Amino acid sequence: MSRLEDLCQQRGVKLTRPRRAVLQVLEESNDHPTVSDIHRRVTQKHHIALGTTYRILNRLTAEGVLRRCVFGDDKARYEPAGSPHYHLIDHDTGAIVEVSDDRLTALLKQLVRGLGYRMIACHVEIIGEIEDNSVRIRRRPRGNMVT
Amino acid sequence: MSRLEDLCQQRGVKLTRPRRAVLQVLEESNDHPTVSDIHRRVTQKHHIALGTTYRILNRLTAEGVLRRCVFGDDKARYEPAGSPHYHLIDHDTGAIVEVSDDRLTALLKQLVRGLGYRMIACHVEIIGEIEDNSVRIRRRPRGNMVT
DNA sequence: GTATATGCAAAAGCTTTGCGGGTTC
DNA sequence: GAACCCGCAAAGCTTTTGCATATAC
Repeated sequence: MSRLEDLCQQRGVKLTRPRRAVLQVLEESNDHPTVSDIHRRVTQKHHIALGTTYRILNRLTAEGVLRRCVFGDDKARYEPAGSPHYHLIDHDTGAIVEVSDDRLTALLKQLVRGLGYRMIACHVEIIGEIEDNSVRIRRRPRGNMVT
Repeated sequence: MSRLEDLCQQRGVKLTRPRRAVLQVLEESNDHPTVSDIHRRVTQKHHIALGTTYRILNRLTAEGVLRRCVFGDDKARYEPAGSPHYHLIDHDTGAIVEVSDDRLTALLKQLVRGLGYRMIACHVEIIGEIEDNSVRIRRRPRGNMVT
């Protein structure tokens, strides 16, 4: 039983075949797949309706098993829920680098506490380009970019 | 001539009537209106097609005159571009608090530099709830919430 | 056995786009 | 005057939903 399946059981989420399949895809993915990415990947081995995929992702996000993120292209993307981490997006390639930093987490918490709030969750998305003194090559046309 | 109109001229963006109207609405708004909010507000004084509103917002965002942000309800929202600042979202009311903090900005820059990148832009969205030892009252049903 | 999830297909947003006519600089 | 922008309406996507059937526990 995988970590995410475990989490589901703890939350009282029934483990059905389509749910297991979605979870497996997300556990095997290192990128941040969109709904149709996930649906496409699941469909390679199992049959699953697109609508069901949406319902599963919504449910599992609500239960805290998954995390939804939206980058510059406005499509929902998913990843397994876990410790706080942040996304650095390469402006030229669209690559997503995951960043963990305790100082940042601490600073964010301190900041909102100063405003009288307690932090429940946060999303940090940094758009950057490679710092390079030599000639810079554009690796991908601007249109497809995740900004 | 307003600040944003100035910016447009600098970028070579023609100042038409619909564009001026959209800019004025955004200059007068303290919240983060969605496209249809903006369209509705503009329409109170001028006629403007919804499609045109989308085109204008896309263009002005691409030119760096406006900034697009997407919160938990997955609708595009807009604000005038300006110095880096962050959004604290009240989990219970959906209220959006703007936060500016130089330490946070500095830390983010330092972080990405450590990874070999230069920061171009960033979006920070913190979801929080009021830190309150007395009984907490839920001020808004969960469904409409901006998370 | 019961509550809950799925499949299917339709519908409901939100956003983009093609085209002819109008406007800005 | 040339380039660019707008209104309109249609089309494209993504996401949600109703209903009958199937499944997990």
